[in-house]
Amino acid sequence: MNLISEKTIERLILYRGLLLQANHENESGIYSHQLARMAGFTPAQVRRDLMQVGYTGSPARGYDKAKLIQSISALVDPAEKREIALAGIGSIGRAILAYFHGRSSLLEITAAFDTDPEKTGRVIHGCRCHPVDRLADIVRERGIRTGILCVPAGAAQSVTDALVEGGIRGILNYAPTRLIVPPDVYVENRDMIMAVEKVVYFSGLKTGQRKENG
Amino acid sequence: MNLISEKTIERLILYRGLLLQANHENESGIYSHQLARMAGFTPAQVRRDLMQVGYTGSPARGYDKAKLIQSISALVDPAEKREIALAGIGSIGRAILAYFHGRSSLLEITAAFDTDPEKTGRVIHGCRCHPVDRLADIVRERGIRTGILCVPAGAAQSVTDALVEGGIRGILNYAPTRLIVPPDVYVENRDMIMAVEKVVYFSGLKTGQRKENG
DNA sequence: TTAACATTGCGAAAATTTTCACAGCAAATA
DNA sequence: TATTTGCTGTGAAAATTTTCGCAATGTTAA
Ligand SMILES: NC(=O)c1ccc[n+]([C@@H]2O[C@H](COP(=O)([O-])OP(=O)(O)OC[C@H]3O[C@@H](n4cnc5c(N)ncnc54)[C@H](O)[C@@H]3O)[C@@H](O)[C@H]2O)c1
Ligand SMILES: NC(=O)c1ccc[n+]([C@@H]2O[C@H](COP(=O)([O-])OP(=O)(O)OC[C@H]3O[C@@H](n4cnc5c(N)ncnc54)[C@H](O)[C@@H]3O)[C@@H](O)[C@H]2O)c1
Repeated sequence: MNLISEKTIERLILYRGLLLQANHENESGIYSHQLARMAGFTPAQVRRDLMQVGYTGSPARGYDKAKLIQSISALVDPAEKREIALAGIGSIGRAILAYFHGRSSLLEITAAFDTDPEKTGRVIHGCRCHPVDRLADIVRERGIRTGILCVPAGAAQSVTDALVEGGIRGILNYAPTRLIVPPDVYVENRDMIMAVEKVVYFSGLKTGQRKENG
Repeated sequence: MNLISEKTIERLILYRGLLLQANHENESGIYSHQLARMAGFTPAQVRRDLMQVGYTGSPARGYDKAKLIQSISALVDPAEKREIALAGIGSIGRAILAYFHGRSSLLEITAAFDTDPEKTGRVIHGCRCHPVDRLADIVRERGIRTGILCVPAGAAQSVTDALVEGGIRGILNYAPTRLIVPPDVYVENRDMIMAVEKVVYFSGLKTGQRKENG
């Protein structure tokens, strides 16, 4: 099996989300053109993406929603429960803890880190908070592979170094900083300012642009 | 001048951010390979992107940082100050208000909206809060073109309809919902769950993937 | 003055991503 | 039973994006 592109993975995750939302409808099957309309892509794009997951639909009934969800999950979900670490329990850090809490049984934020002694030693939205000096050790001990970074820009690189030291494999970065990591650590940047600037730019164009994922 | 692609705009905005951060260094010029290293792209990619902004560097001195920042800004920034509306003053809504407050003189969140009477009628992080029924009117009156959506999933479409009714041109959407909008309204989706799922997927691969923007 | 050098701008090639177009198929219909 | 219908899966074409390769160019050094 050759590698599936980042864009395809993004779209597959989106399809799964849409299917989960649409799962209450009475129909058990769904056609590529229906999924395409929901997602904002072309039917051909949807079929091409679904080829990659190996689940095959029927020309008569389309794709079975439940089975498709299952097939996408088999591809994108980890085999077992994954713990996630969060660094920086400030305003977004806390919002993310609140939002994530109890949402998924497969993915759970189980350790949060901060320098502020007001925050460490407590449990916030179900998540135990630790001083940041213990980050590398805790990440290593628990085999945590994924981190969410919500510290101020000035602390982003040093906290990243600690995450990497602990053996992290992927970071979702909300700080407006380009992190330096070894080539086998995956980083997804989510700078809000840049996102707003982009939307403002497209808000100013006369001709409408395509919508996109994220 | 033919249209600049979404990806190029994203990268240009990133370059500007990196240049602003690096502006304190003593050198006034910068080479494509330096910018490329900072951004995580190839030098050829950087030069190709910079072609689009029209500012031309010198083989000897590279690009003048200040002039490059200015050229990119001329392309991506609005001509005058832009007001931004924010809907949903919950945990992320508030975090965004706090984070944005006083950060930019060109872009400012000047109106926030919520259903909760506890929140409306107040000023939060410098931003006046209004009941959501007044959203369309206020957006129209003030000519607001850009909106940030932080309401619960169930309210996302109806609040979007109000934004569109008010004449919005672009939406930064934090709700896990695919919004239905007219084709000339730009939507950038920022679903956090999907982002985490993606990072978790890449955290599980043996072979490292490319880092990417956002 | 001249040669060596590192870089830009950009045409063209390469790689990747998306779309087209249609064979093949199961169900519905006549 | 034969025919029509509308879908999937996919090879191939088209479009888009990235990278390559190099002439042109200003700078430095001899
Ligand atoms: N608030 C937003 O909407 C928003 C959006 C996008 C990105 N961001 C970015 O996210 C980051 C945090 O933003 P915020 O608004 O939550 O800020 P904040 O000041 O509310 O929170 C930052 C937190 O990080 C902690 N911290 C500081 N240094 C640390 C370190 N070395 N190790 C661990 N923790 C440390 C602080 O104690 C604090 O709790 C910033 O980089 C910001 O640019 C914020
Ligand atoms: N918290 C996060 O980190 C996070 C991250 C990504 C996305 N989101 C999404 O952002 C949205 C908000 O998340 P949150 O954690 O801030 O939730 P929250 O419950 O803290 O805030 C939601 C706010 O929206 C208001 N609201 C409800 N209906 C409204 C309406 N019709 N018009 C205007 N305002 C209305 C509520 O009064 C509340 O103030 C959700 O869709 C969530 O999925 C949250």
